[in-house]
Amino acid sequence: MDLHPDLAILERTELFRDTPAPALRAAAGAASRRRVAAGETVFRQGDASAMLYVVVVGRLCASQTTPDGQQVIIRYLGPGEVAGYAALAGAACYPGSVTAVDDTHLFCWSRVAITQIMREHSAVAINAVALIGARYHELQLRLRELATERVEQRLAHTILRLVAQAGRRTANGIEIAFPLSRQDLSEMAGTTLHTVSRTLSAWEEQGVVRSGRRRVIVAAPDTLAAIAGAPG
Amino acid sequence: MDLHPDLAILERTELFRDTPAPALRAAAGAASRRRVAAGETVFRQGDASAMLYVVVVGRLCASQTTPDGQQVIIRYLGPGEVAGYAALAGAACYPGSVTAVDDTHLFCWSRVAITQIMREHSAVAINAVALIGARYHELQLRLRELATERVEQRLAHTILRLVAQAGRRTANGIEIAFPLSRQDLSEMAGTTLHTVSRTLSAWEEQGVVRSGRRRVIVAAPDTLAAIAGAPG
DNA sequence: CGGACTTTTGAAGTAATTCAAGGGGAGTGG
DNA sequence: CCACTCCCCTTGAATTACTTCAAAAGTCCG
Repeated sequence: MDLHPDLAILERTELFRDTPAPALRAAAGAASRRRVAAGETVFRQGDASAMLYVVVVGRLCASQTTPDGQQVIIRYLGPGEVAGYAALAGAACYPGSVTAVDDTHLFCWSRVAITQIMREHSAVAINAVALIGARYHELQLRLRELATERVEQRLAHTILRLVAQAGRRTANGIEIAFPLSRQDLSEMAGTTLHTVSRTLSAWEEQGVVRSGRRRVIVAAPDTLAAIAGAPG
Repeated sequence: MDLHPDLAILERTELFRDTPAPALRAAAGAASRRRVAAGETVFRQGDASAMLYVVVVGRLCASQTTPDGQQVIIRYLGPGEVAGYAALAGAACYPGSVTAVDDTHLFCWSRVAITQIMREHSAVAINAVALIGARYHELQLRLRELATERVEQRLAHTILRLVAQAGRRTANGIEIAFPLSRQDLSEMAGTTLHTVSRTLSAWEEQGVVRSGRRRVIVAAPDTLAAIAGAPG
């Protein structure tokens, strides 16, 4: 049906889905491409927010660094998701850094181009509202978890979210489909790598998870959900 | 200049500022009004997100409640700010509750009406993106604080934010211009009212703040900023 | 097989919560 | 106007969940 394969990709992204054909064509026409190898940086916290990115294949990690060098992982981004929303929202600088955790293929637009597309195609702007709204909601949830829950519960929630987002069925359970260290988990759950290691060890003993060097496999998602839900 | 006083109000709100006249007129035409007395609820967590609100005068508090009844305060909302962004973003239910902390006067639109306005006036949709983007950024910052800082620093940051948002100059310093209990502060900073009370007592001794029953006055904003910034 | 990175685990330390009790202000009703 | 009541705030003491410090053991890669 589609003459241009880019259109088929775009219409599956969170920013351009259910958008009329002219909007898709405008987006495809203005898009550039970029490849980023695993470990490389897409942009850095504080850089001028010149570009908006959409993941085509691969996976990115959005993080924030404190003045004294501590990191917090905001989110992982998979295919179809937007990175650099600051360029959408009109912020001057990126509030965090984005790096690739796998080799990644991106579409990108200049801030001017994407603003123009939103102005001319309100469906895209409305998708942008929905998308940032969903992220906002997610962050509210995490804020609540961080403010009210114990480390074990937070870690369970964190892993369950990763499973929902990037889980892959295997013989032993559901594997999180990208490399993920104890340190990474601690930076998502707001704790230390030591506590994560201890907790995973305990869970491993109970048969809830299997894990190794930068790998996590959830053997019993229900038990994990129970841990996440229970006050104790 | 303006024949209709509503237009003058709308063009100062974060959602409609810098928007062309037809968009303002459409918004004014579709708006309803609502008054809420201090302590009353605008909407509840889980309600269908039928309406979008903009504060005209007064102040609201957006909070979230955990299944076991603990509350977290997400944000206070002053004149010009939007409540119920779920209706903008297309979420089915409100993710949190909103109540009035002062007698408050609101404009409101049905979800259908505001969606229609965004569709026909992309400037409004673009403002919505900017507005939710700014909130998202703010939440990222709080997440980072909660994950990396000590209670005293978090509380200092919390109070400084409130001062920036609703500070009123007085003889003794800058007063937060709405009733704010220790419990409220604890629900914002992710701690207990006991710890907040102890911390404020200590600060009072150092002359950094003056405080009383649901009142907080910051006498030395610079010292507070130093506490917020310093690791110790 | 060397070397860097990741993970594990023990022990000590501590920030903050929880438990507990009392005090004070503001508003209300007699 | 005074007393009663309801909140809200304060402060001590005990407890604990988690961090910090420290060292060692795996694991992957060239």
